[in-house]
Amino acid sequence: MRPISDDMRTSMRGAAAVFAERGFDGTTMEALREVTGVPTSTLYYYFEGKEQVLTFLLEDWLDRTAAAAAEAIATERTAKERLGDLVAAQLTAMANDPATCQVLLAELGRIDRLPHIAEAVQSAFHRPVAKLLADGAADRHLRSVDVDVATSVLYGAVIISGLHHIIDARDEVPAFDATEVAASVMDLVLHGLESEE
Amino acid sequence: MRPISDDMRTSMRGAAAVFAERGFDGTTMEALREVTGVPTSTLYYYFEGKEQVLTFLLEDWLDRTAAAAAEAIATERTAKERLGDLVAAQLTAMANDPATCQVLLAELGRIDRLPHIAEAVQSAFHRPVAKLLADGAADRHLRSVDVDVATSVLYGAVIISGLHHIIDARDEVPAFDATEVAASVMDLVLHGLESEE
DNA sequence: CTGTAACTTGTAATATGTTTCCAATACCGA
DNA sequence: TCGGTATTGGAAACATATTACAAGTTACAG
Repeated sequence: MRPISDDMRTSMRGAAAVFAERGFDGTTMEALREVTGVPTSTLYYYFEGKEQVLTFLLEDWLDRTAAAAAEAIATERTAKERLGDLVAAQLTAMANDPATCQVLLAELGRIDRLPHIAEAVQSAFHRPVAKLLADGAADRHLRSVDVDVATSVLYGAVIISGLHHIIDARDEVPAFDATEVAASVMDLVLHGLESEE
Repeated sequence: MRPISDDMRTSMRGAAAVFAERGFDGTTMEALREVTGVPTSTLYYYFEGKEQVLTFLLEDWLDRTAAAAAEAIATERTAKERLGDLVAAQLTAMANDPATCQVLLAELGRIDRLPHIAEAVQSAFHRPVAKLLADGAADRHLRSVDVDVATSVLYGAVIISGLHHIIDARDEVPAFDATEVAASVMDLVLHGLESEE
C-alpha cells in the first residue's frame, strides 16, 4: 500500500458506508469508484486490492480511536473514573463513525488473519482497559479481577451496546448519545447485577 | 430454500469450518463441494446461493442454541442461578461449534439485513436473558436494571469472551471449558468491578 | 526551463467464481 | 410399471476482481 495523502484519505471517507451497507463481497470496486470519485485504476495504484481498502479504513479509525482512548485515560482522576471516561471515548468514536464500526464488527470473526487490525484493536480497547484495571486494583477503587476475563467482558459490553444503538439509528450521525450509553454500561459493569440486599 | 433432509443437514456440517477459515468471499462453491461431498448442482438445487448456505448454517446452530437456552432456564432455581445456567449453556453451544460461532460474529455487522438471523439471535440470547432479569427483579435476587442495556452488555460479554477463547484454541473442539468461562463471566457480571470497601 | 520520476486515469484483456440451464440418471410411492 | 421428484454432470452465461499498459498530468530538482 502506497502512502495515502490527506486528500485521498478524505476521498475514502464514504467507502466505509458502502462496505457497511452491502458487506465486503457485495461491495464492487465500481461502487467504491462511484462513492469516492476515485477511478478504479487509481484505487489499484494505492491499494493492493479491495481487502486492503477495507483494512485501511479500519486501521485509520482504530488509530484515531486509540489516540482518543489514550487521551481519555491520561488524567489525574481515579482509575474508576477514568474507566468511565475511556468507555465514553470509545463509544463516542463509535457513534461518530457508525459505518466503520459496523464493518469492524463484520471482520471480528476473521481478525486472527488480520494481524494489523488485531493489534490496533488491542491498542484502542484492550490495553487501556487492562491498564486501568491494574491502576484500580492499586488505588483500591476497583476490585482485583482476572484481567483477561474483565477486558473481554468490557470490550464485548461496549462494542455490542454500541452496535445495538448503531443499528437502531440507521444512518444518523452521531448514531447515539455516547455519554448516556456509557453511563448505563458503567453502572452495570461497576455495580453488577446482584441485588445488594 | 427447499426443505433440508437430515442427511443433507449432516453433510453440511463441515461447511461452517470453511466459512470460518476463509471468510465468506474467500469460500468458493468448489470448496463447499469438496468439504461436504455435495455436488455444486445439488447445492444450488437446495439453496438459492452461497449466502443462503451460510444463513442455513447459522439458523441451524442458533435454533439448537435457543433450545438449549430454553431448557437451561426452565428449572426451579432462582433467577440468579438460572442466569448462570443460561450463560453456561450459551458458552457450551459456542465451545462445541466454534466455527459456526465465529461465522455468526462475522455476520453481526450486517445482521439488520438478515431478519431471520436477527430473530434467532433474539431467541437464543436476548429474550431468555430479559426474562431472567425480570424474574430476578421479582424474586429480589437481582437488581432492577434497564433491561435493554443489561441484555446488550451480557450478550456482548458472553459472545466476545467465547470468541476470544475460540480464537486462542485454534481448531480444538470443544474450544474451551464453558463452565469455567461462565463462572468467571458471571462473577464479574453479578458483582461488578467496583471495590466493596 | 527542462527533464525525470511519480502520479493519475482510461481501456482492454485475463482470471476466477457464481449462477443458470438442461439433459441424463436414480429413486420412490401408487 | 408409471410418473414424478431428487440428484448430478457438464456447459455456458455472466459478473467482477485484478492486471497490463499506454498516455496524460503534476511536482520538482537541477
